[in-house]
Amino acid sequence: MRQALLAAQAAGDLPPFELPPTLPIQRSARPELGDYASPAPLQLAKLARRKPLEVAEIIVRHTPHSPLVAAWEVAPPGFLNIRLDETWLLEQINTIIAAGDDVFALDIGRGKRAQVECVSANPTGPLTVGHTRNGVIGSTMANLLRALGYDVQMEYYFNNAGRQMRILGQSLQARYLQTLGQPVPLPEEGYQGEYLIQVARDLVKQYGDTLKDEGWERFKVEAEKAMFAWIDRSLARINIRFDVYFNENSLYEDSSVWKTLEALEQRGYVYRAVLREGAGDEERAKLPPDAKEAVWFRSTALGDEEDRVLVKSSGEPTYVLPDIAYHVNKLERGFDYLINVLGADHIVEAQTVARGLTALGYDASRVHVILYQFVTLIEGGEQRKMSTRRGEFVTQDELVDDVGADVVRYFILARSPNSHLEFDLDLARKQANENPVYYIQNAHVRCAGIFRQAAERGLTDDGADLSLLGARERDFVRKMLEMPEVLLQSYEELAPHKLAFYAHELARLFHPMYDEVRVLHSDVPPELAKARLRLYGAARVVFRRLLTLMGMSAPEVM
RNA sequence: GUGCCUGUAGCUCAGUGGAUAGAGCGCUUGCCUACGGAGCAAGAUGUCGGGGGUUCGAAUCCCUCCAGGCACGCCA
Repeated sequence: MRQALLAAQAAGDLPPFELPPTLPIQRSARPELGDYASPAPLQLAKLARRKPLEVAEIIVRHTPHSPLVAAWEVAPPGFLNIRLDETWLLEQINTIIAAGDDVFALDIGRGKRAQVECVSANPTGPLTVGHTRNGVIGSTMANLLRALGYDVQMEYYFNNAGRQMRILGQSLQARYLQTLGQPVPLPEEGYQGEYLIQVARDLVKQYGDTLKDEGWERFKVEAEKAMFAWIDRSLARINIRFDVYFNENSLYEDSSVWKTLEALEQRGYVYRAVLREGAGDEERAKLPPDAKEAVWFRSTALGDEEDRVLVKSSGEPTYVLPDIAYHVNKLERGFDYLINVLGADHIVEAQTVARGLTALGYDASRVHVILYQFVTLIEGGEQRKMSTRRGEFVTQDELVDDVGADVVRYFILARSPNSHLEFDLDLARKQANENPVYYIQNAHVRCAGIFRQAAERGLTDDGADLSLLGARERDFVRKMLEMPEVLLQSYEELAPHKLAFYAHELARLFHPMYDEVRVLHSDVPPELAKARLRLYGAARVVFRRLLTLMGMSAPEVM
């Protein structure tokens, strides 16, 4: 279209004017008018000082011929409608089947290295539904990046050095002694969940009472081991696997935390003060008289509202400093494209890290943050607030036990990360049999069923004449061909939910077709059956690809 | 108070500058000689939170107000 406009200007049919950087073209909202549509003439009318319809006609006149396009048509008030060439369209069925499991792979990444960091829950307990949302979003993006030609690594970042881990160790110690019959109370703010009792019992089984004089540190190690084993198993159940577990502590061991601080200081982003620069009287008044100096990050120089503390007056770093050091580490490892999946409450953290990277001269735009809103659990019509420490939560395992891994993944994926996820447990349990998940998976099952039956009857799609396929089948092919566009959009907008919606839309075209377009029916002539069989072969490939990208199973039978 | 997210059908949510705003669930009415019916066909349901503006064109962009969630620590 750009060529056509330039040609028209060269020929004097349109006055010279600068073309906008992109010309809009999208899937037609009205399929009967064409496959793709562009409102470009409406936009260009003013620049060209011609009526939109005239612009449209001029564009059509100067458009070069393409084998993909059968016709360019002009529609009032100034739309350009584009119709795909039918022969090309039908040929895509063969292209899809030939591509198989790699169908619609694009090489956007060109082998560049990408990393997805997600879940990253500290090993203080079982995963909750909030972590599940994090992991499902992250792992789906990882799958998507692989399909787009990136070399992808999944990373889990954790901290096993903090106060919470100490309390966990002490809690396990108490549970262990309790299991041995000693009336030891849980520490204050200890972890009350049942799961520690089970870990304690396992310890007694393994070690007897030989650990009774050990300190809490020993129990921390045991607790961490047990928690990670649990976390791994839970994640594997919903198709999430990590390549790297990165311990925050290693950033202290190789002193990169302090190197990061030095680098920031060298670049003039650090100062020492009791109070941040620009603090108001209120903050000043709250300050204790014996307050000591802290180390501050001058993030306001990079647009922040206020400076942030890097090192407390106690000499201990805040979470901000190691977090910046961690991201420096990631970038230094040579990743070109990073995704970081975070709950919405971490927004300030994400911004501060980005500013830290900018301050250090790194390209912060390589770090893509997906912030997701909270998961609310509804049970018995009431919200359930979650607290890991009190042991009041619905774990991922409970949820998966209830409704199945595929349902959990789909429920989460079928919502924009920006949207609060209201997970009605009762409904999810009740609806387990009447769920969009099964609707989509059943499309794949039905394809598989046709091929099973065809094999029994000795029917193959050898020599299929695709031109025999009717309008309904062709519409389905058009829909399948939207998939690359969906993949690209999901990637560019960090919007994995688009996959879920597309999968459902495709299934919604599939089932009516399946009902009407039979393969193995007595009044379907053999030639037609072959063509249809091949079409269903392509459908099977596409559904399998979609389900796999979403981390769901593609069953052969229900 | 300030910042971010959200407000679309009875409920849960898509759609973020284009033509007549869409799905699922629920509701109504049909369809079983079934390549696994977890299906198909038909139907009802909307002040796109309110108001103003920009534009040839606004659910979508801007302003403002209202409502809900989250964040505003020398906690992680």
